[in-house]
Amino acid sequence: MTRQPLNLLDHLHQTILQFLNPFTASLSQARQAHAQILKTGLSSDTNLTTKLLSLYANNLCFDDANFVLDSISEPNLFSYSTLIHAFAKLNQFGHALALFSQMLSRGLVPDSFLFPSVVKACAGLPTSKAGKQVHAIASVSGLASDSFVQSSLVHMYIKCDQIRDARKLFDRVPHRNVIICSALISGYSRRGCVDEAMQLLSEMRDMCLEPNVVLWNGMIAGFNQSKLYADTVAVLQKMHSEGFRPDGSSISSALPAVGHLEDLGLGIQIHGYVVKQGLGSDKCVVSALIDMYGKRACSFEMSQVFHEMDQMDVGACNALVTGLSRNGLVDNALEVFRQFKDRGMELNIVSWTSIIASCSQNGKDMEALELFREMQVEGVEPNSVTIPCLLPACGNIAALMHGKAAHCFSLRRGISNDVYVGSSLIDMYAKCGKIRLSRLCFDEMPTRNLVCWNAVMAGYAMHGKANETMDVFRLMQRSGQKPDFISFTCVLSACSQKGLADEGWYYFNSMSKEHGLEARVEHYACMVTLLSRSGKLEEAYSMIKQMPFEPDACVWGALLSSCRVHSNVTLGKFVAKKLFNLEPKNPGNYILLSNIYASKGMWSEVDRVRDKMKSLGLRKNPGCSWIEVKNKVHMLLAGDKAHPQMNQIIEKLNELSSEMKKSGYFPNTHFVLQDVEEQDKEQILCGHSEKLAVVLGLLNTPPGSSLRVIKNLRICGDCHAVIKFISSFEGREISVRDTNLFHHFKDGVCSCEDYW
DNA sequence: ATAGGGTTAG
Repeated sequence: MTRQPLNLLDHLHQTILQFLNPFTASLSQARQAHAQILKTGLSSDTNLTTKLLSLYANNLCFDDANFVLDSISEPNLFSYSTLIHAFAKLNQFGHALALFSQMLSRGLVPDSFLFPSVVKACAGLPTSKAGKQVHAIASVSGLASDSFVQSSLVHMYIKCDQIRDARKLFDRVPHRNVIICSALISGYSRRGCVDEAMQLLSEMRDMCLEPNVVLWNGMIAGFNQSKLYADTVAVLQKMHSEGFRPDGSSISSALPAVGHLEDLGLGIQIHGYVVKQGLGSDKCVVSALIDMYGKRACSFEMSQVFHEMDQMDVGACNALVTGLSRNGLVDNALEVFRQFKDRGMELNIVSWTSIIASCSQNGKDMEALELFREMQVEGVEPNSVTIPCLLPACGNIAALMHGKAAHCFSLRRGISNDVYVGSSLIDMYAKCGKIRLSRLCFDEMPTRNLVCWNAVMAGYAMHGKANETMDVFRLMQRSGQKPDFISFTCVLSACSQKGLADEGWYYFNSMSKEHGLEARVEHYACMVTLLSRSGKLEEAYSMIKQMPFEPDACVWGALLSSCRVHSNVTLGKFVAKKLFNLEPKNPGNYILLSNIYASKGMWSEVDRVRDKMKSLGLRKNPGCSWIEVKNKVHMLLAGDKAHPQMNQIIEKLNELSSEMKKSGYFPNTHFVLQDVEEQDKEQILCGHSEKLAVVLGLLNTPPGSSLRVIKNLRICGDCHAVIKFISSFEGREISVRDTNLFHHFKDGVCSCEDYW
């Protein structure tokens, strides 16, 4: 390389320095400067190379940074520190730690300034393993007594869920300052340890340490995160009463809690404070206000805050979408989402996840799947929140392929161990009829919480697998996980489906005796089902009379269903009357009653019920089934004429029905409401959506492959018989999920053993 | 050059 004349080199040096100004330099300028440095042989100028390193690091150009580092003949502590500080600040923990270990292997000794950044990188990892090692290195270097190092270590232990290690370290620190106390208090708050947090706060007084705003805010945010809403608000008020002025941070972490409490007055008061303190231009505060009003069902105030914003903000838009959806206005949520998108607003992962959640929570499952696709087309990557928002939509309409795709995505992205992702996978597979895959997901989870246990039990219950449900229940207890009222709902409903009266009573009684849980209305509903299904209608009724609270529609509904199964007109009439009072607008109850009459041939009573429905403006909810064929979900309505393959379906159905008649089957026309000619009744039965869906599946899948159908109402007895026949005649495994149970048909037999 | 805090999605 030729040496340049000195004056020119000086000039170049100046130019390069300008290019490397950390405040103004762009990435392309950094690259130009890098090229110049290489050309002019200035690589040994540590001033230049360090600036270059820092620029590359701040632009997340790891390869370039490493290249520069390698080109330095003898990188020193300063070169490494520059990079490690930058990466730690930008949450690039892996890179920061890789550089740290490289640095150590070169024999360089870290100083007390470097440790906090390294520890911060360790805090971003899921376990404290690396953090403990760094702690040990700091100790042997004699730097563990530095207050910066200590507080970063406390923070690391807390982030890695090792609060006892954090406390152990804290107790050994002789001179505590506000920062280290604040780190520990925030840790306690985040874990819901209210007493410990409060205790430490008062101990600070003894140490003559005054809490500051950051400390208060850490507590507020922590309690809010622990869902201790009352405590969250209490801290905000305590802070205020002790003369500290809550800032935007305090307000935005307290408002979510205010929304959860039923104290709209406090919310309005805080809104007033925001206006008075001029916090109204703080984006987080505005989003939090919208969220609070949304949670408290104040659609008007919510929109008002939104429209009074002086600058558009994605966070506020997202809060508005969720707020609308919370108040039953999904269509409006979809509309505003579209508007934001069309106006070129930069939608983020929260925006997409919010709208997907709105859809899957409000019966717009197909829309949720479509939005998930659209989101990926737009280049937005799903995360560990998006997946649990999407999966219920897959489960609702048994879109197994979509669910599996989401599962694969989770495995690839390493988020499948997340308890939310895991429990939503368990639920999705169960609802798609894949109970073994559901169990597999459960078995493979490294950590489980109550929701996971409940999800797998609910799955087994839904599949009528009472023994498995009880097995898991026992396993849960042995693992030390305490059951909650949902766990008992799962076990009891499993027992009720199989008519296991002894087991049902055992679990029902053990709730209060052994677990200190009072039976809720849903547990009584399970017991009513259990008793009444097996024909003990009177016993079920007396159970209702003995309930310690007013029976609700679920309880009476359970009894009415059994009256239908056992064709009990007298009790059915009585129960239906109760239900008409409790939920006058639910057509299902009228249908059940008229079915009871119809099963006894009491056609004039059937007409009376139907006339009453008509006069109330009620219509039978249309039967609707879903089936996934070749990755596409088809929706079929009862008597559907719109489906393009309908002629083929009818043809196939007729073919099947003549085959059935040959083998001695007669359509069970009791399941038809109307008093019509037998011939017509048969036609009406033919139109039931579950049959249409099964036949659509037969026509479009290879022989022998299995079919999965989801129905929005209970499966009718005739369809049950027909699908049993189809399963053996066509040699298919068919599963049909109705509102409360899975029916697995195989070789002419159903898993429910005709008890449902 | 180094340490503690915020909104909107489950």
